[in-house]
Amino acid sequence: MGHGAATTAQDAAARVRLDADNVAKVATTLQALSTPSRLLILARLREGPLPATELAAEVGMEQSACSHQLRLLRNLGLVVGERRGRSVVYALHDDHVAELLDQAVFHVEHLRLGISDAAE
Amino acid sequence: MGHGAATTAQDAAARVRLDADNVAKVATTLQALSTPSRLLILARLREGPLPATELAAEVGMEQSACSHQLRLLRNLGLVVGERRGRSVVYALHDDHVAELLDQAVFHVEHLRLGISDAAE
DNA sequence: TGAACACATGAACGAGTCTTCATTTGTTCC
DNA sequence: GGAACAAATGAAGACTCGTTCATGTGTTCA
Repeated sequence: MGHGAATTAQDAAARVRLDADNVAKVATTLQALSTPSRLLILARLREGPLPATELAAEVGMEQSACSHQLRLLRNLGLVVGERRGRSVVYALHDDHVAELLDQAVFHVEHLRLGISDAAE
Repeated sequence: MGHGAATTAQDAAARVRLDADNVAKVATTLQALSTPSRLLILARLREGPLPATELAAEVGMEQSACSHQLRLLRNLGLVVGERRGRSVVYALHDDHVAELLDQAVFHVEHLRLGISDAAE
């Protein structure tokens, strides 16, 4: 909190522009937030940077599985990893990532959600 | 635009709460936004209600495929469908859906995205 | 009732996803 | 150099997902 970008975001976000170009990028990025494992990883990183092993332990994942997801998030530019000794400390790349997370969680929590999601 | 809920959202969203209960719900809902087809559907509905057939035509989908996705979105409580004569008019369920869409598109657009998403 | 339109549904196929197991690369310290 | 720790990687398997094709349900109008 405490940065003027939020107000700008509110205004600009009022106009949804989904060209054929954007839609793929938006979909791909949102897919990174559509898994419990990655969601937990990002939520944990939102509270501060963390070495990969600690991160995996805190979200209850195996080291390998966590590393695979971290690579995906890294390739999408959502997180960054920096070597510190023999550890690699991961962190959210942007403030946009943090805000995107916040907004997503907030709005989803306040949605009147249908109960059946396995109705396929 | 022009509804006071936005400010409240900004404040509350600052605190990310991802319990084991929430995380599945958030992930499932965000997954509904992680596909070009559904993203186009929702973006179209954001501009106003539309009969299913017109909707399918505007987003360039087959009727069947669109109907399948609409059922998914309906089951998640993101859209609602109301019979009007022989048509079923679809619309976004909530204002939260519209705002979630806006915020997602805005933040993703402003992310410094990595270029490689097929780096697996 | 029957034809035509609007939408929903089921089955099935190809493609993508996430995890696990085993291995490899990189770093520190003796 | 060699042992131990930290992280990345590749392959494989089970699973999920989104589309298409064919058919079924519901509504309007003659």
